[in-house]
Amino acid sequence: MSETQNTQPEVDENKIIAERRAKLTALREIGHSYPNTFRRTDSSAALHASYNELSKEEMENMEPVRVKVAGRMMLRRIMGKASFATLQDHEGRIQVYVTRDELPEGFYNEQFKKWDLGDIVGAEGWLFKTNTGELSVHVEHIELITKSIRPLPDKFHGLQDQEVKYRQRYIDLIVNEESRKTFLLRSKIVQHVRNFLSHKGFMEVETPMMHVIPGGASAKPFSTHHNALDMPLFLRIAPELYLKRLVVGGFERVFEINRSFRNEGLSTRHNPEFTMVEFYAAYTDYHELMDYTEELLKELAMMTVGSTQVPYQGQTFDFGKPFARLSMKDAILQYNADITREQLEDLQSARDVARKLHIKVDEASGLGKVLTEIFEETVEHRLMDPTFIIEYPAEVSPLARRNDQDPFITDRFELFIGGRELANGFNELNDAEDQAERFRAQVAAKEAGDDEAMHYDEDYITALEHGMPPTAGEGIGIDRLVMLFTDSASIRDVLLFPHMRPAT
RNA sequence: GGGUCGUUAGCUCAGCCGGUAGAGCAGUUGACUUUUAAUCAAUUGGUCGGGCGUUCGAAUCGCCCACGACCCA
Repeated sequence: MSETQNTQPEVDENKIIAERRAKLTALREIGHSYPNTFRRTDSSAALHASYNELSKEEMENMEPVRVKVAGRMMLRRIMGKASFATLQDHEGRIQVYVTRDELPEGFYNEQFKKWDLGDIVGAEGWLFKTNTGELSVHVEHIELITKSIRPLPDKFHGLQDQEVKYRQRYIDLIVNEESRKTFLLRSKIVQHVRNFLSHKGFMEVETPMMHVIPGGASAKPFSTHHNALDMPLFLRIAPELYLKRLVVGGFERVFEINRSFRNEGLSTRHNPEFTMVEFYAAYTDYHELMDYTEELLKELAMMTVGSTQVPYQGQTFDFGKPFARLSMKDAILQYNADITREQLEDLQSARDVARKLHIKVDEASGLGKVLTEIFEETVEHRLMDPTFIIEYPAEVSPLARRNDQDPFITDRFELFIGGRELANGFNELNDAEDQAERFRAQVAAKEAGDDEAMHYDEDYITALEHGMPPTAGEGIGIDRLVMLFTDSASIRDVLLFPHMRPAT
């Protein structure tokens, strides 16, 4: 009695877990100790690739192929003195066939039949095809490698509960093929972006994630504290300013793929930490970056979807044709038949337009900010096929170089697909005095109440004063890219461990 | 921050106008030596998300809270 209680310390455990614990206790008594001695030689995918094409007869007539496979037991069909079990490894499943009379005396009934779905098993034997043509391993030796004491979700319906999928992603990965595919694809997408940039001569670097002055974007940072130095630190909101310091230092083509952090709301499109690739190239301009971006996205479409027609949530986006390139002003006019070019020429009439559209415009906003708000409100969500919007106002582009012909705008673009911003790039501002002035304007905006405005980064100005070659830079949101190419509705579906409120 | 919906067995889900809970899978027991979500028979398993209230009586009605999903700002 007391012994039984000792093996069941968890009061709240259910009967299934208690039974599995008891089985584990019995296993320990005959020496099971979570062994790490089984060495598999074959993966399920490799076996299917090599032998799926052969017929049952062909396999019977050839030299027996001896294999050692291992995986989690997902299904099992016991038919008296013989059984089939389905083992799942990292890239697929393989069926094993087990008979009582080919195993040591008593093993089949006393061991094998007492194992549970979810246990991790190693099996050795020879390959054959069943009557229905499924490649299987005829087992001569089988062993329990890892006992699982918690039951898996329904073998057919899998795991449906969103909350559990996010909080216990490992269960989702075990039972939901779709989820596994999404994260495999995510990995491939990141790998492809990395290869693409490497082939273009970019060097991958790692810059600080903890910043003394958060910069490179307009966003609220997370703050933390360094104990030994007794000073505040901020999790970075973008790597931008550090990457450009490297360009000053002579690394003319750099990129970084990693996390940034923004202390803002959570939604289906926002996670507090998210992944961006940022890349900077000296002696290029933003037109070249748009070309790179278009080339990269077309490759990704072919790689992930296998087509230039990318389906997303019931719509289809066309990556086949050249991506549209449209100025912000032209975009506003194109999507608002009742607005004239003249109305967008001065602050007062633009404000009137915004008011008519029920867009709240801050008192301190200049013409550039008002135009951007009108664009965001009336155009952005309607840009379905890949579209570059260019000619962003300098007022909303504090780090971008002004256009030579029109100082009101910058040499900047953003890329929109499916109504969402995916990339942002521009010719970098390398005039240290202009940059200092823009920082001062940002500080003024911050003092006027804009808590997303940037800080004055003196160290960055000093870097620019040493001379940064003309440079174009870009950031692409990796999470949104993965959402697009995996047809995922929520950013949480493309993050292995999305941020969740603590469970209660 | 606001609105809508959801939370019932380990998992997937039923449960109407209020009468203290059901199915399938998983588990347990038995039958079965080529199955395919194996099948067949029997069977165990519930603080109905939490709290308060209405009521003779609440999974069900009301209010509050937690978490999640979707929409909006």
